Amino acid sequence: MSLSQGRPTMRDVASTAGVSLKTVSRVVNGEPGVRPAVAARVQDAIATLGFRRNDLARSLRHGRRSSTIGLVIGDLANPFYSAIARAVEAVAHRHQTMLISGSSEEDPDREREIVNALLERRVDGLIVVPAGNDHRYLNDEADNGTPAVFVDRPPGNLAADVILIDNAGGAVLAVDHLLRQGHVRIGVVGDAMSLYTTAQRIKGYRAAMTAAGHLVDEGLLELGSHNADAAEAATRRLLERSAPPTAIFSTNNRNTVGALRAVLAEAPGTALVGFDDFELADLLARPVTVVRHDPAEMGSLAAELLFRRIDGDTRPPRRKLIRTELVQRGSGEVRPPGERGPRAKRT
Amino acid sequence: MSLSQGRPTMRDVASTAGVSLKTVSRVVNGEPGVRPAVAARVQDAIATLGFRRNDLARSLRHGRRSSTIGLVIGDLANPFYSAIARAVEAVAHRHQTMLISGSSEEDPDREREIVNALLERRVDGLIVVPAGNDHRYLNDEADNGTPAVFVDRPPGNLAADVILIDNAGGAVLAVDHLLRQGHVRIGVVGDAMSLYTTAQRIKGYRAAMTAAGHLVDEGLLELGSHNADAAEAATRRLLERSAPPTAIFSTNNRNTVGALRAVLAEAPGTALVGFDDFELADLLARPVTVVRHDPAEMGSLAAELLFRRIDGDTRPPRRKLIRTELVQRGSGEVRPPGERGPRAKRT
DNA sequence: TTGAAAGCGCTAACAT
DNA sequence: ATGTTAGCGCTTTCAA
Repeated sequence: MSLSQGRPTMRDVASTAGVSLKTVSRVVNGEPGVRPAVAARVQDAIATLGFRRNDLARSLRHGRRSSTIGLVIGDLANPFYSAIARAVEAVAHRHQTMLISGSSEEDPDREREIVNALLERRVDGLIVVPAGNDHRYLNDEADNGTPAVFVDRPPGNLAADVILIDNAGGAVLAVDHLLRQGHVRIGVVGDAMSLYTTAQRIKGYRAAMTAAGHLVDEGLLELGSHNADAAEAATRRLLERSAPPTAIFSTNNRNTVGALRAVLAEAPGTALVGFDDFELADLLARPVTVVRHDPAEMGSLAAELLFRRIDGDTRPPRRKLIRTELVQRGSGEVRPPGERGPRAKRT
Repeated sequence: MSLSQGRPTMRDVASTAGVSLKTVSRVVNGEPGVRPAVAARVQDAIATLGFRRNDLARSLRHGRRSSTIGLVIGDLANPFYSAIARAVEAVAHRHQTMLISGSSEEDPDREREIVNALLERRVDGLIVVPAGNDHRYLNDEADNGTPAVFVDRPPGNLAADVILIDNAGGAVLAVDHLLRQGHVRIGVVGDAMSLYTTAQRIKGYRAAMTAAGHLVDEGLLELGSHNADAAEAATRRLLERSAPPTAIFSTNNRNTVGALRAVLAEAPGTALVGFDDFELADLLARPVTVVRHDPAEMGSLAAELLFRRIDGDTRPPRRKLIRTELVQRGSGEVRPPGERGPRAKRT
């Protein structure tokens, strides 16, 4: 009874147990029609050989379904993304599916490279936080049965499911709050306008200012900061103006951290409201008022939607909005210099 | 020329281009020996059909190497773990390998379930932050060519590579620092002793106390807190004692956050040093002195070691230690009440 | 209840 | 330079 080298296969188990290949397959997959005595012999052989079914071969033969899904995000170590990843993974686990993930580092080429690798590995579906803005290449895939759901930013040139934050609405929440404290010169610190989320949040800022009857001073917009250090420098530039802003709206968590450092160092009286909540925001030297939303909810919704597509749902693409709320912690509840008494009424 | 249904295969490309299967394979894999004209025809067919090589079939035939590795960690959303995951992913990417990850939620059964799924998917190797304490079942796997590297905690009953933090040494750093400020009643807030890292850090605490000539007051050890809320309650219990500690050593990041909340609320004069650094620790109301180490370094080292094993390195298992350092931010540089002047000298 | 044969999509080994 | 054949480890189909 010569067994093959290396890792044992069903054939090895079969010859060890003295049964046919198919009987082993039946036992391994819990199919009925095997006498208990025979099944026991097979189980013994499996145990002694240390056999483990090869899932690659299984899904090759069995066709559709590798029981894996792919996730493409910016950076697995960023809390915003890792919250999404964790939520996706939890849903996948419930569907007996494993998660393969890759960090695009916000690079469109890298994104496509990862998507390709995932598709070659025949994932059952994709969840993508897009870095690029052209996803036509995924059209064929949808036809071939590999659905994709987009998160945080919409796909380019492709009709697909997408989960978005209510970016403009959240920004209005923040700016309205500052306006109600009596602020008018409200500076903005944020990432590049080329990012969908930045653009939407700036849109909300403009809408709120305009609705309150204020002209937007373009000099108060300091955009393009990808990290906290750049945001800190940008905020300092704002605070060094001859007529500095009395309040600052930072458009994401990195920018909020940078803005906070600059404000604490340069002009502690400046009000600050940030988009995105983050851990320990309440324990900071200046507890930070933020526009909160739930990244985990985005991940869960995206994954649930994806599995519905995998299970054959062919209804038109859906767009879901994650709602936002204002969390007051102190940094946003600061009046402009010279104002006293109760909150100013808007006219 | 009837093409098969669904996703196009090499066979489909071959018949579309009017060449043989093998020629397509040559073009797809960039093998030499195909005339440019023919290659171009094949490329055209690939483009029009939207063909994508099936990596499952490829690695099935080609034997060894699925170009995936598996990662089992406690919780993908915990910054400590996500830093590891990111570092592992970066190294994997350099080796043209994708990362499949699963969260064990610190549950040994779940850990084993995930490891099984990964092994059935024929990952080339495993990186495990173990929740369980018996890994004999991985012995067969090592024989079958699937190496495993353990991170943060050693494997149970298995000789394998492992990357550990210098837990005891880091704890000594923290406690010595507090002793030098003149503290003697140093309380400890931490997770369960059943966790390897907690046990090692407590060992360091005891060693430092003993070396300084102090008896350890067992009543000052409040262990078993898995999260910040439990740690906060535990710290309050310490601070409510008739002779409360004048300093606290918290044995991980969750416990540090809880301890900080309790200290700020109950006894702001209490010194605090925590194990594990965390983001914004310097911007807190009370900037926290910590024992810092580099989780990303653990991930990188583990991944590099794993790929060496995958590439056939059969030297004896290695154990690597990640070094720690003390970062002074203020919370640990507080004298006990009643002491004045320069730092007390130890005798 | 059990088994033999065919084949999933690809690559290795050998023709031509 | 190109094609044919066999077979990776499994499941499906059909037969005994």
